[in-house]
Formats: sequence, structure tokens, C-alpha cells
Amino acid sequence: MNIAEVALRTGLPAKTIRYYEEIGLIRPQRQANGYRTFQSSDLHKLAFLGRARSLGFTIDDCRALLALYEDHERASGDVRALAEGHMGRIRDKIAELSAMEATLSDLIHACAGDSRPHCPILQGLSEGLSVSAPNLAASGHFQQR
Amino acid sequence: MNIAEVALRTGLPAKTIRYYEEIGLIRPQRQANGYRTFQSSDLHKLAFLGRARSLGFTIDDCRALLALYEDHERASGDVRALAEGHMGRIRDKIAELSAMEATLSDLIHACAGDSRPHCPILQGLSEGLSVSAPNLAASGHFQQR
DNA sequence: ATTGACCTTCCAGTTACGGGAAGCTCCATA
DNA sequence: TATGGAGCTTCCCGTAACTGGAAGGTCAAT
Repeated sequence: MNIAEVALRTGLPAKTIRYYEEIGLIRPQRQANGYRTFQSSDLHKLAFLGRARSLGFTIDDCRALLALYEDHERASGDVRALAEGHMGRIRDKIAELSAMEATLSDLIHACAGDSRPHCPILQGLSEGLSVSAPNLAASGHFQQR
Repeated sequence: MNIAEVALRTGLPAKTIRYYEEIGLIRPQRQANGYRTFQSSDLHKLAFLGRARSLGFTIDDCRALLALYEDHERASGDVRALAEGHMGRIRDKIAELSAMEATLSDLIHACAGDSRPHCPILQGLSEGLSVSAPNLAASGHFQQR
């Protein structure tokens, strides 16, 4: 099977499939002409990766998950630990975004949003977000990556 | 004022301040020795930027916000539109993360997490997340950027 | 033979910085 | 006055996970 059909069947762009090979997640065979040939096992792995990625797992997590998947002696506890770590990070991110949303919502509601220049949003950004954001400055020196 | 003190007072790393100059967000003066000199207006702008970034605005948004801030003829509606667009994107992201979290939570709860190999998490990733994820594959071809 | 679809590799760009090297400058102390 | 260390400068690389695009080989049909 050539790459275009694999892309179609997995939902992954051909570019992504090539990238996954480049970083060693899959190892499709090659034909004499240099074209990649995908076995059903490759297809299966790619679908697995697609689902793991759609749940937000990093590529490194995916690599570990794939290794666990192929190790039939694995302990399910190892898998769960990995998933729990990931879920924790997602929950942290949701909390961070929710805090931003709350502050933004307050600022937006305080703003008339008309043609006049007075603007509580700019004022908040300028004067310390005092509208309803207690201590954003204390949350890690403005970092947010 | 030199960069170290500005960093201290704004909470922004010196590296970030230099970066903001590089991309044209600020224009500190220079001393004869090449050192940057920051006026209180620079300080003010940097604090503004730090707060905007802490609310998740992109650098491009920050640039626009700063322009609006300095334009005393602006329409508050323009500011609010920008903020609303941003808040919408945050809400979308929260929804996306919440969906991931829900699926992960289900998978994790179905997994014994002991030393045995049987693992519903890997099974879900392998067979289609059927545990309780309706149609992740339909959500944009596995994209998640 | 040609055309067009498909495949290949390689390179650059994306976001918002952080790390670290190489090399000035400044100030305080011996 | 020499020196040492802190602070400043620029420059370049790396990050995550791809995406876009160029240049060029291959295949099948006309």
C-alpha cells in the first residue's frame, strides 16, 4: 500500500506519516523504486498514533505507549501511570485557561465596546488587571508555556 | 535604568525584553557604551505586555493591543472585538481539552493499573477509543494544534 | 513521447522564547 | 594600576510537531 492510501485510511496527512518514519515511530518497507510500502501492521500503528495524538499525548508519550503496546508482558500500571500524568497536565492546562477566561470575561463585560475610546480592557492591562484578577504576576513570572 | 532592573521590576526575563525589542514591541534608547536605557514608558509598556501575555494573547495580539493603547482615538469596540476573539479561542481550547480529559478519565478508570498486562487504555488506543469517545476521528483529521 | 498524478528528499518556517558562547564594559578592591 | 567578577552585548542553536514548497524521479494512460 502506498502512502496516499494509508493517509486516506488513517486520516493522517502523508507529511505526518513521513515525519513519523523519520523520527522512528514506524519503519515501512521500501520498494525497488524507493516508494514506501505499508503493511497492515504499519497501518495499525499509525491509527494507534493518531488516536494517542488526538488525546493530546506528546510524541514521546506516543513512543512509550507504542512500546508498551507491543510488549505483551507490560504492566497495565505503567500505562495507567503514563496516562494519569498526561491527564494531570491537561487538567492543569484547563485550570490555567479557565483563569484566563474568567479575567477576560470580566474585562470584556466591563467594556462598552462602542466607538468611544474609554476601555476597561486596556485600562486593566495597563494598571494591573485589578478588575478581578488577583495576582497574575505571581503565577510564575508571566511564563505560560 | 539597565535591563536587569527592568527585568526585576516587570517580572520579565532579560532575554524576553531583548526579544521584544528585536520584534519591535519596544524601542529602548542606547547609551554610548551600547547598553540599553529604559524610560518609565518602556517599563510601562513591558508591564502591559506581560499582563497581556499572561492572559494568553499572542504576540501579534499584543502588538495590536499596544497600538490601540497608544491610540487615544481608538474605539473600545475594536479592543473588545480583539479580546472576544481571543476568549473564543480559549473557550474552544478548553472544550477540546475537556473532551480529551473525559476520554482519558474513562480509559484510566477502566484500567486496573496493576502488574498484569491487560490494559483497556492500550486497547482503546488500538481499537478506536470506543470506551466512551464517540467520534474523535471526525474532529479535524486528528489535528490538534 | 507526453502528460499528469504520485512519489521521493531536502530546506525553510512556524511560536515565543531559553541556553550558552564569545567578547565588551563597569566598578570595586588590592 | 591591575585585576576580577558582575553585567552587558550580539549571535546562533534548539524547542514541538509538524506544514509548505521546491526540485526531481516514477508510473500509468493516452
